[in-house]
Amino acid sequence: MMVLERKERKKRRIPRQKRRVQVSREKLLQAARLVFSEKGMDATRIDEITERADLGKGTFYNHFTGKGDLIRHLMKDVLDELAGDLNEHCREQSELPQLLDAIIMVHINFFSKRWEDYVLYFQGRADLHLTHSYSGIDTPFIKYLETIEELIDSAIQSKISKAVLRRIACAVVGFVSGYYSFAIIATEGEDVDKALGSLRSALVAGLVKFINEALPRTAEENDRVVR
Amino acid sequence: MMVLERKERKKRRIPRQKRRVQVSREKLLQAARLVFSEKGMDATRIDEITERADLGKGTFYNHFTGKGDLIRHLMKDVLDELAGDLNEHCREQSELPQLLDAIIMVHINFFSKRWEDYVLYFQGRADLHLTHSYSGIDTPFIKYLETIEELIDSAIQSKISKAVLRRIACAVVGFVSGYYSFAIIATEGEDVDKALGSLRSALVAGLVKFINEALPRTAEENDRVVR
DNA sequence: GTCATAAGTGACGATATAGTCAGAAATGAA
DNA sequence: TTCATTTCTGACTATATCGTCACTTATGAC
Repeated sequence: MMVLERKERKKRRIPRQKRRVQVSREKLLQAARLVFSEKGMDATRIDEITERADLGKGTFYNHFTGKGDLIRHLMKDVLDELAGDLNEHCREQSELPQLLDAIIMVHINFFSKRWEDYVLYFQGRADLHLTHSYSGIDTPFIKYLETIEELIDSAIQSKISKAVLRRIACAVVGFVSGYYSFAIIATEGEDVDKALGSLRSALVAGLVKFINEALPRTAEENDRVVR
Repeated sequence: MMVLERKERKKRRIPRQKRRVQVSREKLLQAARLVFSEKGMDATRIDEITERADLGKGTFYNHFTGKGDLIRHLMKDVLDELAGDLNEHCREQSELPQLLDAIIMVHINFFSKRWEDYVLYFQGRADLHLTHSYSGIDTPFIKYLETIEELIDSAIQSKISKAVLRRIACAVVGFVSGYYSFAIIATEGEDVDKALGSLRSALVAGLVKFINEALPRTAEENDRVVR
């Protein structure tokens, strides 16, 4: 009896109703992504999102408490997924230059087919500068930064302070996003990889140089810190 | 008589009325700068600007046709002044590394005491990614880019295509703004210059490497392109 | 001082957007 | 099928913001 009931539950683990809710939610998030990338988060109105999602306005409030709530979820989703990709593809790189190159490549691959998410990411970064912004945006950004910090920390042998590590991670992120935003503007439709090959290696070289100089170390440690 | 009249005009070249208009206009622009840096351009309402400027709402429309108009003027002012600083302080640098370092320093010096303008600049860059943004924002950005292009063009001896030059300028701007945004986030109140010394040189090194590789040149030209 | 002109003002009507809620539609259990 | 429960809906109200305009104030010519 008990076993039978469990089997029943497993058979159709996700009932239609639950699925419907999920579908609506996804529609809303996806629609918001699109509209945000066209008009910006602030200028977007709720109606535009629900209309694009082909749902009634009330549905929006069934899923989110307001625009800020949706933005928080969206930002968290994007940054968590990006952090996931970073963990997946960069863990194996123990050499700093290769690691940095891998980090850059993950960003490029992640955003190259997801323009909306890139715009969201960039706008989120811009909003971090404001004193009155959407609350809660910073949390997923910090988590994302910490992911990069962990990767870099494990690639360098020397013990390093939290503050310096944060500084390095910010440099990486700042450069990568600046670099990527350039790539977007400069190369319209052309093959991004080719145009950016030398820039990527230049970026890695600059970052390695920076990290080496940022590391607190004595003379005799110099040769075993970074290759 | 004619001479006298001219003298009269010169004596009080700017009549009080004109000055009053200028003062109001400046008040509005300054207030907008402040509010924009707190809430972002989109989220800011006209009343907030006029209230901050301590002026009536109608005055705003005496000076600007709407928020977009004001934003255009603001963006143009900031970028023109930045371009002016670039021209003033970087003209004499004929060596590429020194030139790039000078360009970076101009940005740092320009923004370090003008937080509002930095936020504006960053938001403007973010808005360039949107399909429906404030119209006319791109023009001053292009002019600013062209200023950097001219500087770099005169520092490298080889003839270079407009497209490659634009790409290089975008790289410089992207890196510098990414770099600066990192600096802002990472160093709170600390002396920015010290913390960023090595990063600056790393950035210059990376950019020089990138530019060298981006230059179309034959083997025999290699040694006279960039020192 | 007087007056014509320019600039500033803020209450007001028009418009737009947010958030709600009573009813419609879908779902799933019996 | 029936019906209780969940989700969706979009018309509606309340609120917020815009842009205007009749009026006030400041300016400068005479």
